Amino acid sequence: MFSIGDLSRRTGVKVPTIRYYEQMGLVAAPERSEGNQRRYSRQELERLAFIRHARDLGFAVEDIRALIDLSGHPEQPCGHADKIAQEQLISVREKIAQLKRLETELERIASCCDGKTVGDCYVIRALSDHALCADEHV
Amino acid sequence: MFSIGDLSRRTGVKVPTIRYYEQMGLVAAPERSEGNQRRYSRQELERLAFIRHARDLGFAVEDIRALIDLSGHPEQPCGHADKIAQEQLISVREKIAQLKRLETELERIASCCDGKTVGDCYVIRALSDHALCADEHV
DNA sequence: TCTTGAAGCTCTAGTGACTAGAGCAATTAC
DNA sequence: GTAATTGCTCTAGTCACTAGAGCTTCAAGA
Repeated sequence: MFSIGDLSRRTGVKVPTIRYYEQMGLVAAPERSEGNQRRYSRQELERLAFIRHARDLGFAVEDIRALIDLSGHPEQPCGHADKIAQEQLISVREKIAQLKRLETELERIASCCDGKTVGDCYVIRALSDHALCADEHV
Repeated sequence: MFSIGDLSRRTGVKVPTIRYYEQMGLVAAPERSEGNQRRYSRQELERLAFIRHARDLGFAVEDIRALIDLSGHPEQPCGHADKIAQEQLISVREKIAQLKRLETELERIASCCDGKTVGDCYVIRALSDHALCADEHV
């Protein structure tokens, strides 16, 4: 049996976050010691590692909940799990595209500034005047 | 003079968000009509456009507050504004790098799945077993 | 001038995914 | 046995908004 601190060290999930996941119903409430402390089995360790892994990949807690439900029904078709992963991939790609546009704009803003004072600082002027932008970035 | 709705249409900032910015002190409390409705000047329109622009570029509200303070002191050296923009650029680049790692991992996970049921779904297995990952992605 | 419907007002509470802190109790290592 | 560490619950805070209730004001047409 693992204490909550053991679990935290083994999965990299912080102790308060584990308790938070329990509150949210992502992990089940575990057994307790005589002194009311949480005691986890290996199975619970594995589930938390699963959650950690999915969070690292940017899945929302609701997606993870769905994936956990699915993994509890191994006989079902896996189209749903596939769909969740595909959607996550699309959303990650969209975020990358958006951030790249910002990167371009920021490079232009931050590198052109050769003003000595705020009065002729390109950063401030670029933010004040959208017309200075090379293209739309919304 | 502009009503809050006019301001919203012209800047693309939603009405409740404008009121929120006022509460946060990002924009000053404007004049009021006899019936207690907000009435904005062109200057206030421009400040809100500045804020919108900076938010679009991913600047945090605290950064924007600093940039606004700076733009009110045009005689000061602009190193600080430059620094804020540079840091924002670095942070955007870090986010892009992280998301690209996730993209690679998700591509692998979501494309390899040829299982018919959850029991042999690669998505679920990949999330359950970190050892299936090509490399670390934390 | 009256009416109606859109737009405005304040206030509270909710979102997601945690994080921080207070004030205790239990466990563990020496 | 005792001291340090770890654990417990509970409340409240983070960021940047967003939603809703219940009310008032404004602008345009009849």
